[in-house]
Amino acid sequence: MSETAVERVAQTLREDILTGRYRAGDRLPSERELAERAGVSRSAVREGLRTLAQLGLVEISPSGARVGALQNASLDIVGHLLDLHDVPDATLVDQILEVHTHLFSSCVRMAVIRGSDAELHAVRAHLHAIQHDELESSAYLEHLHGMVNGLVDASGNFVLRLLRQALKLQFWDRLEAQQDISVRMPQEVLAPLAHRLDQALEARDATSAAELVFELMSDHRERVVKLLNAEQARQLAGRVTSHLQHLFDLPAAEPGAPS
Amino acid sequence: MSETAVERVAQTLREDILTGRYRAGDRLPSERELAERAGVSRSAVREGLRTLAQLGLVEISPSGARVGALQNASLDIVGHLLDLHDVPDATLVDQILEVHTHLFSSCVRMAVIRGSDAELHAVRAHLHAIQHDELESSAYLEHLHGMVNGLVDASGNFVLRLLRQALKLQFWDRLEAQQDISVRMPQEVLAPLAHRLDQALEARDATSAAELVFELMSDHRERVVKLLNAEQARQLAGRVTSHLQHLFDLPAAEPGAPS
DNA sequence: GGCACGGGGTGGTCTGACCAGATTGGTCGG
DNA sequence: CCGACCAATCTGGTCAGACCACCCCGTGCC
Repeated sequence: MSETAVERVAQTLREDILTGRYRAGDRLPSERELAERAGVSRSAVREGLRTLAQLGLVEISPSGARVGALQNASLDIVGHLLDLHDVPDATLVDQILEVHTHLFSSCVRMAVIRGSDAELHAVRAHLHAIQHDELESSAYLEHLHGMVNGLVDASGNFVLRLLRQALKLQFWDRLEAQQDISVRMPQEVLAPLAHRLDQALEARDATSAAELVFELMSDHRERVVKLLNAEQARQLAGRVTSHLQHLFDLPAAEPGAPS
Repeated sequence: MSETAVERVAQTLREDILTGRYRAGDRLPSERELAERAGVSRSAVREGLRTLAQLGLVEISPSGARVGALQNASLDIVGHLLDLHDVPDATLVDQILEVHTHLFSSCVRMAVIRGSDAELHAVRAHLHAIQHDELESSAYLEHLHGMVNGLVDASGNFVLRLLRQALKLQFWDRLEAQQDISVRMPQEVLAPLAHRLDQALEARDATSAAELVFELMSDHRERVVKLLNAEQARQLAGRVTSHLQHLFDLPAAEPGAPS
């Protein structure tokens, strides 16, 4: 309603593709037909299709638009996948967090090895702040994200920064918007790890720091996934299968050019 | 020339933004003015802007389009950054490969821990094939990519697959199109590492496998960057500064809302 | 049966128009 | 002199309708 017409078109098609209603390789209806169906002009449809094409969800060719394989789409579809259902798909979240864990464990390694003293000091300041239990949730998150941003800064890797930002925008901000999913770790778990991490940062012990972050994020991941699974099970009355099953079992058969 | 009008518009604006001609926060000219300048219709400009907005390069608001911060853009801009100059920016390539190295080292760990015997066997088959020196370059690359794809399959992580695909499409395919950049490792370096990796995969020794892949990819990374630096230095008559310097030294100062 | 030829359908582009909301600049009242 | 208000103007959002080049497919001719 409130959205713009092209957003409506894009969202409808996007959901149809992401949920598997259109399957990879299918030919989309023509722009004229889509326009008529949605009750909008062809320009609106075209702009919507453009965004989907940029996401890698459709491929527009002079003979018509075809649905692309989800596995070849942009990383940016992750956010839209999470939006498909009221409660984010637990399996997908688990996989996001897994990548996140490994990636930022490596990030810490780079930061410790290459970061300047000032950068590491800024990270440690955020780390100290996090351990204050009285913090409001918003301040807690602010310091948490500040610390990660600081680590990415210290790593000096622009690609890593893009990845961090993509994951933050698509994942964290979405998850934090749902208050029923508490992502805050209990202090008795956080404190000892944080303390050791602080020491590792001070001593510039890259391996220890990376392992500690890995541990920390793995624990966090377990908590989030457990909570999501419970939530999902409640909503679906026990059905725990992933909504997005079609993503995970892929034939992956993709020969080169047909003879 | 041969391109479509909206692609021309998008490319022009994209390059202007990526090279820093437009800086973050700047307001773009109005659609009507852009259309007049480029000699195309407003519809073409609008579609071009849509793609840039989807890339996170511009933010379109009812009052006008503003340039976004590059660090908040989609990961998909990496490919366009590489396209900016004849020879890809060595610093950027180095950072891409660094992320790549860490990511797929972790990927191997997941694959070894969770992959099925069949999946690991497929990976090893590609690994064996790579070691045949007589292979043509295309077959070599096919097996190399087949192996990585197999690892991603074995890891069972969809997000990882998206990342792999994004990096492959944006980075590898581009680099391999430039024959002057030999990305093939000498057999005397590859063979011993590959042999040990094969053993680690067979024994399902995750840590060893991850370390070996890390080593392998680090070596590869060094070679590529060294080659690119040389190439860049030749073309620029000794000037080795990165074209994309504006990406790497960021103030990163981004407070919340202005008072 | 094979091949050339249309015709209908597709995306790509343009024109010109209207709307609602934001911006802006000037005017008027304090 | 300053602030509030208001109207002209500009912006993006949308639409209808038209034309083009191209591709695909079916028909009919050879």
